[in-house]
Order: sequence, then structure tokens, then C-alpha cells
Amino acid sequence: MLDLALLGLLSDQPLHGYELKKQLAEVAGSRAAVSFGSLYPALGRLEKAGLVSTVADTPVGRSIPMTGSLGAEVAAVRAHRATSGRTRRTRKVYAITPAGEHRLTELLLQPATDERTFHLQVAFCQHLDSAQRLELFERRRAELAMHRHPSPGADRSAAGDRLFDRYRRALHDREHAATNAELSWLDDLIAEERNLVDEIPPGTSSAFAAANAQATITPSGGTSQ
Amino acid sequence: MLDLALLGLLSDQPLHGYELKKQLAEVAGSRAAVSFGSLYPALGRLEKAGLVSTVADTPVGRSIPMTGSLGAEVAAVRAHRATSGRTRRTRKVYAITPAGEHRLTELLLQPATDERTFHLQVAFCQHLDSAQRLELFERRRAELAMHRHPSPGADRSAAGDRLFDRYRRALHDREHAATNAELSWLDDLIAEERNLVDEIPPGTSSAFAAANAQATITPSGGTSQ
DNA sequence: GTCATCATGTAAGCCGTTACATGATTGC
DNA sequence: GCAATCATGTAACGGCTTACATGATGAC
Repeated sequence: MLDLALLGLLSDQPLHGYELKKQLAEVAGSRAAVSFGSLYPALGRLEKAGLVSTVADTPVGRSIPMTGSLGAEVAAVRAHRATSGRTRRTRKVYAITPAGEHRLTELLLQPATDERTFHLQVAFCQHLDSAQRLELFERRRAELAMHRHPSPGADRSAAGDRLFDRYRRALHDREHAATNAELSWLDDLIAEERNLVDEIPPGTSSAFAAANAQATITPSGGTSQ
Repeated sequence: MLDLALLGLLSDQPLHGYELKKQLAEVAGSRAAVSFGSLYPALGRLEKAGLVSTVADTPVGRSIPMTGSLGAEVAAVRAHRATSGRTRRTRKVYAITPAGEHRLTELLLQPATDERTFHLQVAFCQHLDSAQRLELFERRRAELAMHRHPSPGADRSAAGDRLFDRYRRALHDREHAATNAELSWLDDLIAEERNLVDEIPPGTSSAFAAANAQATITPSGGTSQ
């Protein structure tokens, strides 16, 4: 899980440990927060495995909106020089390596064991192509639909029935509603992804696909752009 | 987390390990499933601590609806004798002790570290009185409301903005919706609990309170309101 | 007599945590 | 100078998992 989070974050831009922790909480919600005690050893491990490498010290702060395929380190360094002349020797800035990118793709495709991992996979699924994303979403959907609780009113007598008090019933009903909400969220994602696949004939360059993905946004609740 | 689950389950009725695992998955959803590798050592630990004790072997299956204050072990043994003459020597049936009940109450009142624990606390909160339940629900509500994500449309520029792609936006929006859903679920629970407190003047016997809690049930059909 | 299920346990290991230790930079 | 924050790390430990080992019971 940590590897996925770290590699995913670093595939956006090079970062140092402290900043990684902050951005992780931001991207994946406070529930995915990790402690330094696991973060730094993990970075060391990833570096030893050749999946990330330390680059020149670069304060990241508010980065440039990432204009395109421009080498991320270069951009970051440039931003630094422009912003302040200070050097911060104590920071170790990590960047993802090609091997790391490869590993990231593996981690994104690998069936998620838990909710948090799936969450992270979605957060970084921009690195996949539409077909792979569809697989990701649909696998999750199948998983959810499988061990779905029976609906609130149904068949109280079946299944041993540990639901003999109001609180367990409330819990059970809420669980059911939450699952349904996630299912329809997934259905939306899947439907949109299918549209992308239809609009972009196979073989089209990923640059075009990426641009398209940015443009095609659902008008929902103020998420206009 | 395991202790809470085990003590909670055993406070309903005596059970052996294998059965505990099954019922745990049932009550708390498949996400709370534990493996034998942690279950049995945990039971051993609880026994050594005097929070549970082994009782005579009792096949539990469909237990009697737990008529009241009747000693649970006695009931279970009686059920056994009536159902079949077989003895299953290999099972170790555990029952909760008074010390265990006390510990259970502690665990139910202790601020939940994670979602799963809160889930379990609700599942077993029948053992608390209304005031304590209210505290439980309201603490959770405060927690949720605190690090609540900003609403979907709001203030894109703030907060460093790691939300530059549609998938992260979708994730973020869903998170927001899920939090709101849980908040209103909690509000319902809290409102109902307040009604109970109002209906039952302080000082009333807990037996009456329990009967009342059983009787005042929302007409299902979901969390309408 | 053999297979599936029920039933209990141990050992090794993974993945994360908290607590501790250290030091640089910035603002007052 | 002093405190708050930034920044990196280590050590000990906790809780849960998988894999392994064992054996009883019941169905066919």
C-alpha cells in the first residue's frame, strides 16, 4: 500500500519525505495517513530497489501546473531558483525511475486487497489506459456486488440472524446503503470510461487520450471547469 | 479491536472459536473478518486475563431467542441436551465473565481509533445506557464533521490542489457524499436516542429501558425520516 | 477408507505504529 | 536566544496475516 502511494505521488513530481506525507493525506484522505516511522524506511527500500532515486534538492511548494511532458525535475529546479536563492541541504528529494513507473503500473493493476488500496489505485489510475481502468473499476464492482448484504427489509429469519437489536439493524441498513452508493458511483465511472473508449479508436496516441480525459468532465454538482 | 469483537459476541451467548469467527463476519460485515491465527491466541489471552472462561461444551447452532436474564450457559447446555445426545469433545466453548463484561463496557466507551472499531461499538452498544450511546454517536459525529472534506464545488485553488484529474475529483466528491451520508445516519440515530432519553425519566430501571429499546423500532424501509 | 468440514492451535513474517533521537531553518 | 516548524531517521513493539501441523466427526 505504501509503495503504491509513494510511487503514485512521485510519478506526478519529485518530492521529499515530509512533503509526501502531507500530499498523501490530501490525495487519499486522512484515513490513508502514514507515519514517518514507516515512510522513511519505505523510501529507503524503494531506493535500494531502484524504483526511486534521489535528485537535487528542490523545494516543491506550489508547483507549476505541470504543463506537459516537460521533465519534472527540471521544472521543479527551475521553480526553486526562481523563488528563492536559499539551499535546503537537509532534504532528500526522490524521483520515480523507469523501473518505478513499471512497478507502479503493476501495483495499479493488481487486484486490491482492501478499500484503501483501491482508493489509491483510483487516485493514480491516470497512468493506466482506458481499458485497464475499466478493468480496475469493474473488478471492484464485481467484488462489491458479490458479498453484498441482503436488502434492509428482506428475509429476517435467514442467515442465523444476529440482527436482533435496532443498532445492528441500523448498522446493517447503513452498510447496505453505502454499498449501493458505491456501486452507482462505480457505474458512473464505468459508463464515462466506456464513452472515452468509444470516442478514441484503439491505437490513438496516449497524448491525445490524456487531453481528452481532461476535457470530458461530468457537469455534476459544480465540478464544471 | 479483536477483544471488543470477542467480548461483544460472547456477551450475547457462549460460543467456541470457530463459531465466533463466523458470527463476527455476520455481525460486523466481511471486512471485519479475522483469521484463526489471531482468533485463538486472542481467546487464550482473554482467558488468562480472566475476561472469559471455558464452559461445558455446548453446540450452539440456532440458540433459543434469549428469553431474558436466564443464565446463558445453563440455557445453552439445556438446548444441547434437548437437541442431541452427541458430545463434541474437541470444542472449547467460551463464556464472558463479570470482569469481561466490565472490560467490554470500557472498550465500548473508549474513543474509536478507526472505522471498524466504531462499527463494532455500535454493534454491541445495547450494553450501554442511552446517555452513553449518545456520547458514542456524538463523539463519532464530531470526529467526522471535523476533518470533513470541503464540498465538491468549493474553492479549487485552496489546499495545494492535488485534484487535477477527473479520477481524483470523482474520489473526492464520493468521499464527501459518503461522509454526508454517515453524518445524517448518525443524526437519525442521535435523534432516536434522544427520544428514548426523553421518554424514560432518569432513575428508571434498566430492565424497563431495555424493553423500551426493543419496542421502539423504526418501521424499517430504510433510514427514512 | 477417504474426503469435506469442523475445530484448535503454533510459527514466521509483514506492515504498520508510537516513542525516541537528532538537527536545520525561520520568525520573533 | 528560543520556540515552532521542517526534516530525517532508528528502535521497539503491536496486531494481524499466511502457512503449517494436527486431529475429530460425519457423509458417501
